[in-house]
Amino acid sequence: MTDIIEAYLKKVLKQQEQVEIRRSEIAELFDCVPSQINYVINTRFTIQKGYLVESKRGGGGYIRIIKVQVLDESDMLNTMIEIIGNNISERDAKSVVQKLYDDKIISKREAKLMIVAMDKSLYTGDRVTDNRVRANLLRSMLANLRYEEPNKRKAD
Amino acid sequence: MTDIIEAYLKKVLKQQEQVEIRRSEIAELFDCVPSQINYVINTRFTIQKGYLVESKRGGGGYIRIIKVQVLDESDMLNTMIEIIGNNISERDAKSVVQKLYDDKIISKREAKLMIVAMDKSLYTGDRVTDNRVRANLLRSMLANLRYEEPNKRKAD
DNA sequence: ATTTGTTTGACTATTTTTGACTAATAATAA
DNA sequence: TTATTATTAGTCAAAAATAGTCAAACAAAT
Repeated sequence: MTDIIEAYLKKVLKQQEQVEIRRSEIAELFDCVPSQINYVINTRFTIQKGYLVESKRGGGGYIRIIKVQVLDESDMLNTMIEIIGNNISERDAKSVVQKLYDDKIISKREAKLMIVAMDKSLYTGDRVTDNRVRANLLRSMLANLRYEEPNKRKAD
Repeated sequence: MTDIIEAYLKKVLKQQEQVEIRRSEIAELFDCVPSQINYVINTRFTIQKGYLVESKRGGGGYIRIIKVQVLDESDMLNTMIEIIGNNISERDAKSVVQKLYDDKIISKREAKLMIVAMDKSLYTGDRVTDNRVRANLLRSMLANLRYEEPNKRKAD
């Protein structure tokens, strides 16, 4: 169900840079409880994946999903480094890497290298420590890409 | 039983490069316990045999088996993985990466990514822990370079 | 007899679904 | 204007729906 709603919203977002919905309407359309929509948004339209969400309650309320657009590569990397901050979960970290790949800032091989390095099983086992170390690693890797000479190996 | 399930999955994989199953369904189909499926996968669809396995739990969960191509440099990478073992210093780790670059197994960008990830300053500060985590990271990254996924068409 | 491989099931981990309760805003009444 | 009510959306935790782990029991091979 989550996947279906996600696909529906992404399809709309392919043609428009933002989409505005009424939560109860979408819930009715897909025959699910309204809070399911929140779940979809919280797990699939995060800032790490490149989306911003605004909403308003009360009469005429809405939920608006906006595709964030960044100007260039260096801008994108800086933005991502900020988003990462001092801690990041495995899931969010993988979303960040996936986003960089989708936007052709890194190659598939680079993406895979980075994604395996985000895996929880490699760290200490203490969640707080791990999230901090993971953020350190990811920020360093992204910062490194920023100062790189023009990409010779074309992103596939 | 293991052989039968293995044969079934391999037959499907002969026609498709990947197969996605629901664990409980396959268990029911062959009238065995669900964890039998894990046994089959763990013993017959390992990365050494050229298979990659992904899965998701929860509603709409699945197990996906993907046939991958093992690359020529696989043997060398395996040797290096063994040498790394459970602990490695920053200096030795960087030498390993440098060797991969010299041998043209990784690109310059990949090398730089990996080298920054080996840096002591990113870890916990406890030398023993750090050497272990670093070894985990490096081994995982090398393991990932051993194979290549087939090009899969993206459904839109 | 010993070792190696397989089957089973209890327990754990993860992700999604659901619904009761809460919060915010708009519309309306006083 | 202010208070009240209606109309949204948000939060959170429990329940449900998956898959994973591990070790004991069992079977097969040496």
